[in-house]
Formats: sequence, structure tokens, C-alpha cells
Amino acid sequence: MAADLETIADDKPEGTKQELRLWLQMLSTTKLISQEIRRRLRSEFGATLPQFDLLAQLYREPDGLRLGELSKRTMVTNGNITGLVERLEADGLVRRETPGADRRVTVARLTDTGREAFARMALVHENWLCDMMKDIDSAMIRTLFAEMETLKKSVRNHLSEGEAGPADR
Amino acid sequence: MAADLETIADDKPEGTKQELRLWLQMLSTTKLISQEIRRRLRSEFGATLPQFDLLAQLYREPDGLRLGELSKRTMVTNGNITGLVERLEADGLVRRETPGADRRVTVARLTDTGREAFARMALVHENWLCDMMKDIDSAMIRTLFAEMETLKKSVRNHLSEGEAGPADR
DNA sequence: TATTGTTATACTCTATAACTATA
DNA sequence: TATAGTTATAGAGTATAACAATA
Repeated sequence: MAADLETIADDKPEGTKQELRLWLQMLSTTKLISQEIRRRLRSEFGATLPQFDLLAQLYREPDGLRLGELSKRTMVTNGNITGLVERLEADGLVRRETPGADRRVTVARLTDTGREAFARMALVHENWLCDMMKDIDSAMIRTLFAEMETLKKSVRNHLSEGEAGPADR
Repeated sequence: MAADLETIADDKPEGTKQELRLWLQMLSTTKLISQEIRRRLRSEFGATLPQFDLLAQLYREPDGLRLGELSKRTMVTNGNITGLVERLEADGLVRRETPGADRRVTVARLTDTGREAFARMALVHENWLCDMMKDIDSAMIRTLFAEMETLKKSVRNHLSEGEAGPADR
């Protein structure tokens, strides 16, 4: 069949599996962008990328998030979330509270200062990205986004059964 | 025109620019994969991702690479390459030499042990990725690869003029 | 006993800058 | 004076494990 010929012809780019090639490409592209973003976040706002990520999560949740939930969403272990939040609290951007009856629970939320600061950061941040992606047309950005989503799902499905993320017990 | 209507209709997903959405998607997907890869690299080979990356570069160059060149390719600053190479040298995977007349130049290359060790790592590593990307068909992987390449070029073109990567002077 | 979060530890990575030795 | 690497330093991220308080 014609389909088979096609498959055979394209299957081996040059000895390296295409999955690996794609991953290396993703990794270096992401590294290139995130190095630049990190550099600018620090020099202009004195913030790090994990901090920005954490603030972004809280920005979307006016009522705040429990630390365990924050840990899942940022993919940072519970133990390390404590340190991250502490640094942000010291800067006055985040506040910790024990909202309900269950005194084990802690919720982190943005302070007014934090909300305002993040809004400024996000705006500039967005412009950096638009600038870096200037040469990419709108349709391709949407395609890429959808494909990334599919890829992420596939990865989630095939992580070593029974675990999700780094250990913390 | 019909094209205009389409553009207008799709242009604003919901207040957040699509470039930013794409970037966040890329970042979390990459983080998901690389956390898993890092975990396995460490538990099965006692190696880190930057180390793997460095070894991969040397694997492709049987004659070795000058440290400056290695620094560019791995996007690790010159100062930090020294430490990375030192650790790998201590493990017996890499060797440093001064090949020519110019005694300032140092070249890093894989030892026989290093070459053999990396070959094993790379094989398993490749399988991890194929497994994680199981649900993605071949055509989409190729598409994604090409799009990543385009994206990387765009980013390179629009980094703050006159600089490439972190400072080191 | 299980859950939530904290503390402790050890190591690697990252960024910057000053320094040495060659050229 | 410019180049190739090294050293030094400071800080943050990362992974693990043991721990305390609460349920």
C-alpha cells in the first residue's frame, strides 16, 4: 500500500527517534525563552520564574489557595512551597491565613500590594512574549497551543503508574 | 472579506494574549516532562539534566569541544561550565586536554567509560520519551518539531539587541 | 492513623564579577 | 589589549526525609 511506503520512507530521520528530537528542540527553545524571561524578571522586578508562576496562580484565585493545591498547580513540592511563600510574604506580596475550623489548613492569597504588583509584571511580561513571537502568525500560535495541550495529556497518561510528581512523604 | 471576519472572531480568546497562553502551556508541559526525566536520570544514573545535555553535546563530537563552544551550545555560562565539567571529570566520564599550541584552550571530550555510559543513558532516555508521547501520532511530532524550530528562530531574532544569553564578563 | 504543613539537609544550578594565564 | 578559562560568591531551586500539629 502507498501508506506503508510513506511510513517506511519517513520513519527514521537519521537513527535518532523523532520523539527525542522533538524533546530536545522543546527543551532548548524553552530554555532560551525562560533564561531571557528570568533575566528580565530579576532585573526589572527582583522576582524569579517560580515566584512569578506562584503569583499567577494566586492572581486567578481572589479567595486564595491552600498550600497543597498551590503545590500541585506549580509542580513544586509541599516542602518547597513553604520557602517560596515565605519569601513572597517577606516582600509583602502574599499573606497566609487559616480560614476555617480545620486548623491544619493554610491558605495563601495576594495582598493588595501583591495584586497590583503582579498586574504590572504580567502586562510587561506579556509584551516580552509578543515581541519574541513576532515572527509567528496567529494561526500557528493557536495550533501550537492545541498540540502542546495534547502532548501534555499524553505525558500525564504515561507517567510511571501510580505517582504524580516528585515525592513528598 | 471572509478572512477578516475570521480573524476578528478568533482574535481575543478571553483577555489574555495567545502568546502568553502558549508560553505558559509550553512551560508547564516542559516542566512536567523534565521533572520526570530528571527524577529518572538521577535515580537510575545519578545524573542531572544539565549533565545529560553536556554529555550529549560531547557524544556528537568525537574530537571533543572547547569549553567556550560547549558553553554556547548548552547555554550555560563559561564560569559554570567549569564546575559542570569538573563534576563529570570526577566521575570519570569526561577528560580535559590542551590540544594545540595555544595553551589557553581547553577541550573537553568523553572518556571511553563516558561514551559507553552515555550510550546506555541515551537509549533508555529515548524510550522514556517514546513512552510519554505514545498518544501523539508521527505526523504531529514532525509538525511540532518544525514549529518549535520556527519559534526558536523568532525568539533569537527578537532578544534584546546586541546580547546573547546571560552575562559573563 | 491519615492529613496538612513545616523543618532540616544536601546538593546542583544560576548569575555576576573579579581574576589568571596566555596571546 | 583581548581572549580562554578559572575562581569566588551569593542566592534560589530541587529532592528527600523526618517532624509537629491537628483531625
